Amino acid sequence: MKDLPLLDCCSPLAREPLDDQRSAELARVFKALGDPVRLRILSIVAAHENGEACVCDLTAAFTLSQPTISHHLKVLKEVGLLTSERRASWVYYRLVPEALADLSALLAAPERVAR
Amino acid sequence: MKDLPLLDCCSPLAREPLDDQRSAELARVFKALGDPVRLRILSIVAAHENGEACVCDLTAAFTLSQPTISHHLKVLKEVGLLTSERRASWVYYRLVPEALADLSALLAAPERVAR
DNA sequence: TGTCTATATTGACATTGATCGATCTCAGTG
DNA sequence: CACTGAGATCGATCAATGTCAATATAGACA
Repeated sequence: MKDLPLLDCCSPLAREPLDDQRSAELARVFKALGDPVRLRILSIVAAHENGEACVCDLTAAFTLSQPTISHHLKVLKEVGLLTSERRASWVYYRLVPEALADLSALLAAPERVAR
Repeated sequence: MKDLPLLDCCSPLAREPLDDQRSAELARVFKALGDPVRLRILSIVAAHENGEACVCDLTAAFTLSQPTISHHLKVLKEVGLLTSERRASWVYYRLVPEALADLSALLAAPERVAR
């Protein structure tokens, strides 16, 4: 076993001082998550058969215009939360599990042992 | 032939369809996280001694004005990521671990078993 | 080639949001 | 009481963002 540094138990948020550059990168991703339509898009893609959904599936799930959905998909793709692949006439989107896992780990276990 | 609950293994994002109301609530929190200054504030609070920091600690860590820091703290508090307590002349902020844990769980384990 | 369908891009508009200086409130101290 | 310092609120400004209609692009098919 190791020498058990007490602070290493804590949230990554507490461990990494979050310098300017890293906080800017992370903020871009969280900002992409900070829209109800985009959250629902992620949810629909995640829940969809084979883990992927085409744009037509998504436009059908909202009352928003097709360009608006396309815009949101672009935002999610630009920050690395979604990937897309064109097959014939349709473009299929799917989650990037590592991206979500990274965010999850960052926010995980913020309870501290040393009081 | 639809007996095996393959989808139950997957991300909460995929399990819950994320209705309008829930996605709006979550979006508010993620939007609060979607700013580099606020992320650094959370990080500083988390890493600070006793898990709390006063506003003076935070203003000292940025080149931003005191009203701006106060504004960001208000945003983080309104979405439930921070709590505050006044002691004498100073106001101390600390994380709300459950709030972060909830978000972490939502984003966790999006890898699916069935391919 | 031309047409149809699916998706992306553009441009405009209204709204939101980050920031600051000025001001206000609150707590402690003469 | 007045004075001081910590922090919150207000009002204004400017940039960023969500949305749509119009248009462009790309593939399928006749």
